[in-house]
Amino acid sequence: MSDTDELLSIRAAELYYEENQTQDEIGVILRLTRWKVGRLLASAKANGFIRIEIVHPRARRLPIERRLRESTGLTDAIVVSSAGVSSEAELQSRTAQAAADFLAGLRPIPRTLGISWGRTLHDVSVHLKQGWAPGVNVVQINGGVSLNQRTGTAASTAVTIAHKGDGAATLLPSPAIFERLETKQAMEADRTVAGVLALGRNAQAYLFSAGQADANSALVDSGYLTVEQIDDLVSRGAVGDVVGRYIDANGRIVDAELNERTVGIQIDQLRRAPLTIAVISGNNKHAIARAVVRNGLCTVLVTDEDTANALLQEKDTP
Amino acid sequence: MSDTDELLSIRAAELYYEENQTQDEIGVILRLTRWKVGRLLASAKANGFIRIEIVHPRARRLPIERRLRESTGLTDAIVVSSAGVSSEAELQSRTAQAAADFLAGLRPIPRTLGISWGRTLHDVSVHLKQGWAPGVNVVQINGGVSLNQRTGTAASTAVTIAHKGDGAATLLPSPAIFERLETKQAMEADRTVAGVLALGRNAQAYLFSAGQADANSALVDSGYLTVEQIDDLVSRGAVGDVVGRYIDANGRIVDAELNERTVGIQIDQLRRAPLTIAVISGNNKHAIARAVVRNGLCTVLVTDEDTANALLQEKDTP
DNA sequence: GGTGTTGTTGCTCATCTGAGCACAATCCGG
DNA sequence: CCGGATTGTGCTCAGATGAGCAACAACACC
Repeated sequence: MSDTDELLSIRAAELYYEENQTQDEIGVILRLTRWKVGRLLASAKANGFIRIEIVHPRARRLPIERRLRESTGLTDAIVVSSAGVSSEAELQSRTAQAAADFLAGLRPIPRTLGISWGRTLHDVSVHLKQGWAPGVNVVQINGGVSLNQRTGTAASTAVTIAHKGDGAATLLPSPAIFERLETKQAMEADRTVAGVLALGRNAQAYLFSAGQADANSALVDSGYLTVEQIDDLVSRGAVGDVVGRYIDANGRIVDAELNERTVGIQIDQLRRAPLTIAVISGNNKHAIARAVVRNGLCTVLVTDEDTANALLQEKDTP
Repeated sequence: MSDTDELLSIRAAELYYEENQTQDEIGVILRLTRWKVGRLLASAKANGFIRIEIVHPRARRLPIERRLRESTGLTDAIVVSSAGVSSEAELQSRTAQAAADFLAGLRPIPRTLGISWGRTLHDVSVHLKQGWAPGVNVVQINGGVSLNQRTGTAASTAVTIAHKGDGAATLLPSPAIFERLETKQAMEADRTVAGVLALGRNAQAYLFSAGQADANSALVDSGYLTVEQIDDLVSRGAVGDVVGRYIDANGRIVDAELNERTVGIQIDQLRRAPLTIAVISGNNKHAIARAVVRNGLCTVLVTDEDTANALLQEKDTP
């Protein structure tokens, strides 16, 4: 397109989008036919000079969702817009809200929902609306936080999600990671615990988040791992954890021994499930999101625009 | 509007603006009539959820221009968009370009154009296109910079503007400010100088910029004033200078004695002229822009979006 | 319960707009 | 200089959209 046409297209766009003139009126002003004006406007759009943004906490980015679905094997992707967000916390809240919306819109309503725990899932539970899934059974799929001050967070997440669905929560009364393998095996042998684990393995849907492998991990906060252990895992390729288990970029368990001492559903069981919803948001979670999506650990991803774009970008550069 | 309608309007907007669906199709998806969808989209716009931006160096903000014209006595206002600018320099370049465009579009073409000098006007001269005003006479209206390294800038601005209009430049061969009043008066008595000044007083149009009163002023750079003198002027209410003369927020000369020693057109003559174009852009020039506009020192203002908004804001809060 | 008021809904109709097409202008190799 | 290819232009026509209106529901007030 010629240089003067480009300028004209900008003038036309100003009149069209900012002054709400019709293409006819613009034609009179710029001494063009209305068809020419239409073409100029189309070219302004095509050249990316017109940027349309939906600024709202509940706004999603459908084109990005579609591209994500197409370029990965995801059956569904929910991408919240980051337009107008001022803090990371706000973005995570938006993502949690979107996850809650998605859950509430699930048809058929899952009878049994397996969930992990963490700040993200707690947020989701808060944003869920009352009566979202009549009679749902919520079951914890990995060992809970209970060593120090955050006692009860994991339980409260499960209970809240269940209550808001007028259903029941089944808690997994176990630490996340045992120090000794024998203790863990003894625990798993317990009838009650075994029952909960079996229930978790047979859930119809799973909802979980993931953590980046760094010193701020919830597993460190809760005292199950030390910062040094995390550093060691990172040096061996770990990018983050899913249901308490650390994986590398290829979705493989980083430390088999540690994995053995971890209570809860196995990564492979997650991989085989027909409906697994991952909620991962935040600028520091791009790597773990990538590992989860690339390796089929979830069938549905709920995330933010920036994380989604990061996922798409690396797809484009093989 | 109800809460659920707000959410629906966002869903509709996503489908309409991001997925290019028709209102009809959206109606099918959201189980609404197409009229309802139209109304939802209208309400999304009305609520400001839809933000349309024209991202282009030459983009202007017509609604802001209109509001400026209405709320001030300006006959015209040119406001360049700051969408997508990364640096102050880029914004000033855009503004200069817009000023050049405005000049080139002036009808009737002014026979005599009085101009001041400075970085801004130099930029304007660079952006002007060849042959913008066949036969224009450009005349300097205030004393030029010539004390140190920047020698020639003022002259080159005038000459460039004249040459690109296939016309002639008349330079004012005088310092901006004299140390002694007597010297200035002697200079003005000179036939040549008096002729140039008279030509300047009778120009059909004026083009000038303005400087904020601070240590970076071009008058300090050029050695006419010291930082201490500026500080003194500021303490007496000066907000900036126009054609070398310092004015306060009410458009009044701050230092009558200094003003007497300044060579060039008087503020009042500018005020009385039928066409005076001020080019003022930059975050630090809001105060001087306000003084110029509020006190009728220009009939046309070329500025950037942020400055324009600053002007409008204070109008709203009486 | 009657009734005026306010806000919503579905609709008609006029207008606006984009796709597709025929024709004109321009470019380019012979 | 000419014929063909390519690009740009104006138009028809059908589909998309917004303004305005009548019907209707919701609600407060008498």
